Amino acid sequence: MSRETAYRVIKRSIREGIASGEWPVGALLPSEPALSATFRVSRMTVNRAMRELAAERYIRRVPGVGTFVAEPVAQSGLVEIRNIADEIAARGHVHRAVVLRLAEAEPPAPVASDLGLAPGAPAYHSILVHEENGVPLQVEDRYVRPDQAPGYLEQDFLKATPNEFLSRVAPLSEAEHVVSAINADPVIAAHLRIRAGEACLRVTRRTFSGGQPVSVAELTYPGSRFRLGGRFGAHPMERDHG
Amino acid sequence: MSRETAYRVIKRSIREGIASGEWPVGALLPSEPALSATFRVSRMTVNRAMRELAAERYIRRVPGVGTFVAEPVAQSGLVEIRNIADEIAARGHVHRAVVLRLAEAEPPAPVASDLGLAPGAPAYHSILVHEENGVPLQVEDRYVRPDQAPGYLEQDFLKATPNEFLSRVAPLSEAEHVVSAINADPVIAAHLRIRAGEACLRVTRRTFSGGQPVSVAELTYPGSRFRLGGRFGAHPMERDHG
DNA sequence: GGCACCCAGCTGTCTATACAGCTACGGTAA
DNA sequence: TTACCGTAGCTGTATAGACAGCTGGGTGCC
Repeated sequence: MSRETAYRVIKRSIREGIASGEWPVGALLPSEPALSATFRVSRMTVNRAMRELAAERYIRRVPGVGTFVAEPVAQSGLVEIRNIADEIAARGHVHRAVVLRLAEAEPPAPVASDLGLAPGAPAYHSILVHEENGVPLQVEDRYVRPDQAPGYLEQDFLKATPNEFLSRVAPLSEAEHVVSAINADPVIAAHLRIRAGEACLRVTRRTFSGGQPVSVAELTYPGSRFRLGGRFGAHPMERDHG
Repeated sequence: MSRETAYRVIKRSIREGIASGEWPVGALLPSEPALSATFRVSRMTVNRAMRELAAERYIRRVPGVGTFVAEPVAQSGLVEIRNIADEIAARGHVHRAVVLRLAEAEPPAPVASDLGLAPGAPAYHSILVHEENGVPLQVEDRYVRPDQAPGYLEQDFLKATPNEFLSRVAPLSEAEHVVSAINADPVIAAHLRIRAGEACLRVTRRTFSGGQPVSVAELTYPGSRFRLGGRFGAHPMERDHG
């Protein structure tokens, strides 16, 4: 029997008070000194509880003013997208990449726009197929800003994935993802060795380094062999400890 | 000029030590008392820094043993999954739900297992189609633990979505998502008014309240009309305070 | 050698206190 | 009436000290 710790009791109590409607959205919650007296604990303990609730977006704190019930965003959730090599390595399998294309090319207009390039300006273009134990798992179609990653065309992507190279020369500061489902066209189907029309998961990833766009990648996975998973607490500060 | 606070200095220092390779993955970091002496601050201050770094997954802490550099997840990214009503409202469109089924039913074995129910135990089952401006956008097939949401069968889901009801009676503490791509079977196709075989995005969401499973939902979107998007910076724990 | 036990060291939590920066409010002076 | 300013109350941060639970290694006994 592990006794429930004081700061957790306070957190739960506040969450319940919000859920029950005792404190509606926007309501002013009791101050730290007040809660400290109510729960007979030190203010530091109350502070930890409230700080974590704020990080979890249950409440909003304003220095010099007070603590308020936040707009609920509870029902949103997250999915983690890992890079393909890690994904495969995590399963203890062998990763291999086949380079289908590696050249300078003029990106399609929307991609040029996403990269912040003028229409008609050249970019680096690569297409790879990533295999897990010899089975194709991802087609990676990527455009890269030349100024952000000189030497991209000289890389040996059998040794280090484009991801790894890019994260070395232009460390990732931010990433943007769009996930959609598409029916495989004949080309994708051939690369993934599936039937044309089979459902595929497509992740469009745009990465930034220091606020500058670096690359736009279209990652296509066979729906029959791949799923994106993620487990995320609403309580990022409580999720591990073991 | 706001001076940088001590715990932030420690956090940054540890992160830099990891990034520079001074402490490779798996390395044992200095203990709290050691860091406390190094930085000339109290152990509580070190503890806060380390606790937050652990929440941000830079390090892994093992009570009674020590603190270790965690596996890097730098190239991973996140996609946010919002609830359907918010999603549609955010676009300024009209949301409407059609209830296809609402009854007690015995869940399939994997679902029963996910819900922590004994095989053969009954659960509440609902199937809804969510429409955006009259166009079907999501089929929601959900099983709910009866003990966590009494009254589920009496709800009017035209007024409040199952999501909203559940978040009221069993506030969400954690969610687990798996995203995959499937070809629409004839039933799904009919509900979404698309052709059978068309690629669909499927999100399987399991929600928890206070560590207890509450519901398992299978959300199916037409690939041609829906994409999941998200933009996330690298340092989730430092994003608020304002 | 093998086993039980003890202890040093680590993280997790809590306390009582302190000071800084900020905001809102109210009183005072022009 | 208006402009100003002081103050009370709030959050944010930091400290030194304390105790608990846990783990791993070493010691000593059988």
